[in-house]
Amino acid sequence: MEADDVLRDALRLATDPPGGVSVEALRDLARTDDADWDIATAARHLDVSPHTVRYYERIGLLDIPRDEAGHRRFDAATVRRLVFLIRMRTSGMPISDLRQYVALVDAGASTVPERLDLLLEHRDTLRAQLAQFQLALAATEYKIAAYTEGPQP
Amino acid sequence: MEADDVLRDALRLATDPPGGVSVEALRDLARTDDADWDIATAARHLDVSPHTVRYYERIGLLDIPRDEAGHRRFDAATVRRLVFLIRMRTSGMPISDLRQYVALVDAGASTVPERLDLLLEHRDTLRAQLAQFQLALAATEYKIAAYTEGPQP
DNA sequence: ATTTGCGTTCGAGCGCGCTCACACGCCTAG
DNA sequence: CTAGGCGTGTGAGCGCGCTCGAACGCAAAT
Repeated sequence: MEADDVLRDALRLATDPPGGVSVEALRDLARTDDADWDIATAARHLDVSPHTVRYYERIGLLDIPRDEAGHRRFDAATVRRLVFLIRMRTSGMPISDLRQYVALVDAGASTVPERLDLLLEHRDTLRAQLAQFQLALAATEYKIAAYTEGPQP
Repeated sequence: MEADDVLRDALRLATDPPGGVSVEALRDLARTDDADWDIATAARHLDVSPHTVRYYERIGLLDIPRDEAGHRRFDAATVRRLVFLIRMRTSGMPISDLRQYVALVDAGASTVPERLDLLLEHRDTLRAQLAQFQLALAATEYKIAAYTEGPQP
């Protein structure tokens, strides 16, 4: 196998995601599942700990409705907001930025331009990071290929 | 614009990286630039702080050759190893894993299978994270589109 | 009636990955 | 000769993002 082929191969593997991002998954962001979950269920579905959810509420990232007993209930809107927050966190947005964004949302419609700025900036960050990850994946694939194909150069 | 179109658009934008990962960039991993840098130069080129470089050496991630004065000199091989380390770190591999990998390398050729395992595992992690990032980017693009296109639904 | 289990708040603790401060050494320019 | 600038090692400090512990409340099951 030629060195160039190995490189191109690694690159291809790096660029094509294996699972693939489906439009369905995207639509999950827009669609409202009707949910009415307790914190354990919500946390399980969103793959975080209940601790984390409470923490997010504590630091003001979202308000979560309560039942008569004072227990948190997760309706569709709350779940959507939480998904957004977790997705942003997972993709490396610092909590300080999230607080800022949330504050803008709370401040009303007049802050839309500022929110847009934040989102555009984050988009650029994400793109850059995505490129970094693709490089890292390519490098990993390359090393794997080197280990499997030709132990001796 | 139809909602589906917005979704597909966001998805496309999310999946196509803007900068693009070039084969050239990849080749940087394989090619040996002949370098003989001091720590400041190396750190500048690799976009980390000298502190970080010293820290990586301190915790045993790599050995860096010294000149007569005891100052670190960064030759091509050292730079390549450092690039690898930084790339792995940037892509979220914990330092503990890097230490493990490095230990295996130091332990000689017999550890190749174990290294391969580590790499394969990291590849899977990277792919999963890549998918997460693409979702996050798609979500961000979607919100941006929502803010720019139709302020009122 | 009490145990089990899940929920609550609040403050404190922790692990990671740097990042810095300090005291010192070597080389070069003025 | 001395001052500036860059290097060195080492221990301590820090910011982030959880994560945990303790003390407590409520409700269903035994």
